[in-house]
Amino acid sequence: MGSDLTIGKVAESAGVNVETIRYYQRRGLLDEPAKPPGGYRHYSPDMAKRVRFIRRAQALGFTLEEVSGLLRLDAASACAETREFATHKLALIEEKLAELAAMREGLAALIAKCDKSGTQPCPIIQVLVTD
Amino acid sequence: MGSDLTIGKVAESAGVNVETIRYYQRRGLLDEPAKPPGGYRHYSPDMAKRVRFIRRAQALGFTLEEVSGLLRLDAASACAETREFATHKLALIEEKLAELAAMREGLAALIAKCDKSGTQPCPIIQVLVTD
DNA sequence: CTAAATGCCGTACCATGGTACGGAGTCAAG
DNA sequence: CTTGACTCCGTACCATGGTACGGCATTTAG
Repeated sequence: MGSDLTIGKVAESAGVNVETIRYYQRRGLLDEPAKPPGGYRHYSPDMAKRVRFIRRAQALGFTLEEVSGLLRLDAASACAETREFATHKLALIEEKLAELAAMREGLAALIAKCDKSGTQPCPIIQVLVTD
Repeated sequence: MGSDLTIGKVAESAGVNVETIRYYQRRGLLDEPAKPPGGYRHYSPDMAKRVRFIRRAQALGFTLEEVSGLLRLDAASACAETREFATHKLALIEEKLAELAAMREGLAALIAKCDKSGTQPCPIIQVLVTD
């Protein structure tokens, strides 16, 4: 098998920086293969897969801390817990979504007001300044 | 007028930590009143107002860096520029909103799959693991 | 008048998610 | 067999938005 990668190959194949791999190792998200006496460490393609796992989980809104959790659940084949975790995370995302939507409404309203006003004084600044 | 506050009063009235006020001063978002020789600095209620301005702007999704920009525009009474700035920021917020919504859909779909599956193997982990 | 509460100031530290650097050592192509 | 690219490792640094600490000065309430 051509299944022996260097850290650089792993990084490339996962689309991340080599330093990021090292960082994940330091964080305990990836383990570091044993170092052959005086040589380069050998990585299996699974390592790259795991890095992609991490990136996908991040894209779903999980922090690295939470990804650690997911990886532990994975190792434990704990589906029910994983589902619970995901559900909880979903709730958090809904919250953030609501907050962001509120921001959008607030800003959009200000801009609309700005469009209508005779321009002075600036309604955006006015609202921010007003208690 | 009862309009002479200490930094602590400003902080309290704006609902922030005293250290936060100092931090804003260091960032140049607030200026530091002159120090009366060997005494406490005097703050006007406008200072508290300005802090609230900052917090409101943050709540609308502006970073402190951007708030600096807003404050400069305010000082310059530059309504058109402010509006442009806000419009730009709105676009960024829409982007984030779309990303978050995508996360939500992704997660929700996984959880739904999880609900239906016979539970093994965990579909959430499966999707994350799969390339 | 005195003691507790604040203010002042500089500096250090926190979390989060990395990136950068420097001096070795090692590997692979020409 | 040399040279350039890559790895290893520790450590330092980046942005962002603050929080905490310690020692001293000042203010204010009792």
